[in-house]
Amino acid sequence: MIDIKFIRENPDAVRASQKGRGEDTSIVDQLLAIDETRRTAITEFETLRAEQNVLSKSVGAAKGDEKTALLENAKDLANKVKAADTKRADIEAQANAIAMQLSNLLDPDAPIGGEADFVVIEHVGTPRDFAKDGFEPKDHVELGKLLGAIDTERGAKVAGSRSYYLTGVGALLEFALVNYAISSATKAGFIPVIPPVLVNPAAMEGTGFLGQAAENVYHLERDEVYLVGTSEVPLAAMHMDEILPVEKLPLRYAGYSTCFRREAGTYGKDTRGIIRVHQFDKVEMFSFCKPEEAKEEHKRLLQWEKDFLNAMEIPYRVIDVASGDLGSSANRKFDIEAWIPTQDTYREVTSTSNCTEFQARRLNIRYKDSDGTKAIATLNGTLVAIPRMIVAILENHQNADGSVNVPKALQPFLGTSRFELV
RNA sequence: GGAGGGCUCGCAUAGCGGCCGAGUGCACCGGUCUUGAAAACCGGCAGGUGAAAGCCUCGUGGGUUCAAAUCCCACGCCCUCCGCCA
Repeated sequence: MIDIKFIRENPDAVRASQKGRGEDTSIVDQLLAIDETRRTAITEFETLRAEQNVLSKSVGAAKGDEKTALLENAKDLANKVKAADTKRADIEAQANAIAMQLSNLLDPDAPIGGEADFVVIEHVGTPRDFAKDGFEPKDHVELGKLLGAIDTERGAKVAGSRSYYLTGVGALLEFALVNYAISSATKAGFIPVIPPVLVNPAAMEGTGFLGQAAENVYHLERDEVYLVGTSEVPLAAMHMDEILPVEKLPLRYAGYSTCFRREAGTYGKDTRGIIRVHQFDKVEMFSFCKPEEAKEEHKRLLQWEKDFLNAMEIPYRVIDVASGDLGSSANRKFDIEAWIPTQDTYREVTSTSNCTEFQARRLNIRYKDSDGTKAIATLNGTLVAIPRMIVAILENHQNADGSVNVPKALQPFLGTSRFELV
């Protein structure tokens, strides 16, 4: 949610932001219009209520005929108050519904455009030359089979398309990745968290996942809960309706959880392998900080993501995601794309978003310092999303026979330097 | 799933339908005193909105009433007991 005062004072900036995202700019005008009526309705109600409060007190003090007369008036006034209150509540609900439709303001530095209009910030590492190594790289599905690490066929049999089993070294690799991620995050000062993955509507709505993103969310209607697509949701909502003391900031959590995604509207996209699946595990960084420090914090999150990729010895590039491809909560987003040899391209493996005060306003999370209580900023970033990292590791570190070299950083967690064929 | 009990300002509690947005204790912050500290004493101490007056918030939502923290209903959450269970 954007500060309504800011919208009143800078409607053009908000319109421009909506336009940059390819979203409806008329919401801004609807909101401004209803904000007027909202404030009028509040004033009307409050005036009547103040009158009623005064009158009520005098009723209590009065006796006899005088009281009867006052009661007459009071009754009438009570009806008016009730009517004014109903009207106010209606309008406020409408205004709120409209305000919730607005996406976050874009960072002026974010590139404008659609999915394809990202800007490449840097390349790190060099894609391996398999021709020079004298063999054709196998894709992760084939490698996964040879190593006994990934079983997509049985996954499909048991759970449908986009499902899989991690077995043997595949399962061990997940544990190693998670352990490495959590231990490095803990060293960096993150508090490790295992959050709930089943959350209520307030948490989902507050983090901004019930808007355009709703179709990708599993909803358990019978119990009115949602399966989260990322631990960003429970981590952000963890401090819902709280006021954090400024000394605790930046407050950083590393959440490990399973993530569930319906992947609606992705028919035919990445159908092979485990690039795009309904369920996967992920270690997510989440940070609460002062708004004026959010940009810096965003860079730090990106750096931690790069550190992880570097440790995995995988070539990658960093992109500045274009406005039209940002989530509704993000004002800027950097993705890291790892080189996937068999696709001859870079594919997203991690992503970090600066949500400024947008989520915090929806979730009612603030911080308090010596001059008062203010909205806080929230940021999130992937440390490691397991399946895509497994894809990157297997494909980039494969040998001619299908065995795979284990990155040094993971060797202590796996007790081996090489995955052999089964 | 069944039976009870409870949800008030960080914590613990008080609260008669009007004098309660709300008392007390602890914690916390500032001050006096002290070489320093403790104790004692004095003051402050929920949030939102508003320029202010005011208005709103005693789990949430409804209802009764001129007036609700206080009465009624529904829901949520917590606790205890029973059943079931990883």
